[in-house]
Amino acid sequence: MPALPGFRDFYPEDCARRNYVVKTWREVAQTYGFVEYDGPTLEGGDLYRKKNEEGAEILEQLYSFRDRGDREVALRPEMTPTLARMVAAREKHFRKPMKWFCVSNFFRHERQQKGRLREFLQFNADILGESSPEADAEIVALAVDLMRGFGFSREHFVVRLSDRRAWRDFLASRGCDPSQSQAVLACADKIERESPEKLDEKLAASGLTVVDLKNFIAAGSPESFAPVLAALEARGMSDFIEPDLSIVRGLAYYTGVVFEIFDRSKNLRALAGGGRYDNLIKGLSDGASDLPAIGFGMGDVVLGHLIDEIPAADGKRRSVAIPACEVYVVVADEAQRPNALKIVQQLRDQGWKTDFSLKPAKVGRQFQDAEGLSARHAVVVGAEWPAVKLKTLATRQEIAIAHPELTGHLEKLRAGSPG
RNA sequence: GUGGCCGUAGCUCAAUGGUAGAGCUCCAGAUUGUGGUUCUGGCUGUUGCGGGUUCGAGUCCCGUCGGUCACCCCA
Repeated sequence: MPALPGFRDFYPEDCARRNYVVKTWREVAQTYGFVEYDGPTLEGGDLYRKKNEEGAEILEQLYSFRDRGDREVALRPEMTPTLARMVAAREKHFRKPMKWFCVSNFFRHERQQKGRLREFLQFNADILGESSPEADAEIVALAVDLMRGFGFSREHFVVRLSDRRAWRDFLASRGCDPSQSQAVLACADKIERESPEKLDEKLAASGLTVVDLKNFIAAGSPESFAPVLAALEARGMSDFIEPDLSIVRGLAYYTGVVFEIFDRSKNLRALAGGGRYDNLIKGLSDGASDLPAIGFGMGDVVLGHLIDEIPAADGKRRSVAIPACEVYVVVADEAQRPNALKIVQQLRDQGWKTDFSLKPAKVGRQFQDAEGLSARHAVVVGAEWPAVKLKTLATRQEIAIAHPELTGHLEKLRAGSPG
């Protein structure tokens, strides 16, 4: 009986991978001064209805049901509504700008495919209460440094940076009705994938053509996000950034800078995406709170695929793997098992990852177990008690010492060995 | 919701229409205190399920379920 479609079992190896990703997200976000928050997995269904009444798609992909109190509830498909709710409730308690991040699981009921599951982990970071380009740059820089934190470099990924204001100004200059702007942006988003004829059809009401859009994208029109680029350049991140107006993102609520991160080989879908949404908090909180905001999300699924693909990233993940066992205590003489247990407990008290055989076993077998656990050291407790043997498995070097000296010797070995 | 591909042991996969196999993993051993190698033995199957064709179906046909990839969509 397998897990439900789009849901994952996390065997120890999978858990280790997940923990590595989460740990990296946290550590990098904290170097930027972001603080962690979280909300409930289950929310009231109206929280998501409020935001996107016309878009029926989100409601179809919502895991929603009635709970035992006949309350309409839903598993969170994203973090922003929860964030808006939390911020609106206590906005006055926090000094601005607020730099918040979270690592949470999300649920979307859709057909699974590569890089898309029904439950996934996502890192979200937002800066609230600051509308300057510096804030935009800070968010983009965090995204870049997250990727670098996983061992990716400029040949592996690129941040494609755009700005909704550039589009808004362009549309206004062409006398395009604001009601058409969403449709035009949707076409811009599809400009690589759909036929020009079809796109021209969709663009008819706006008075624009595919050629118009392509010319605008080609021109670049970087004025509106030039300050962001300057701030990123000052951080030495220019190599990671590619201005690209064809990035518009599907969401209607973005108001300024928008960006997505792609792998250079373009084998995968976007690794991260986000943008500025200065009106959303106000809308979601019914006016209770009005804060400019910019944020982005990075999911664990596509990221995991890219780590698998890129040796530098995969190697980094391996290099920080946490061993399951550092010291394996061999019970060479069952009569000494109580003393062996004493040693085991002593080692554990001092923080050594320590394991041993739970049942009588031949010494050879116990060493095999130690190998299987990738233990660094073995301690042989046998007839020579109160002396024990300390063996370093990789070098096969073994010394006999009195057991009270054991932990001291181990500390010396730990200090002397890398990693 | 639409379409392509794939369903055989725990995993990766074989098997001209003719007795369902291999490798890996796992478990247990190889003259009583030292290793991931080696050797020996062992476990696991309604070949996704249901029909049909045939003397005979893992194999061919139909249906169905599941998986996967892509489209749609992407909060």
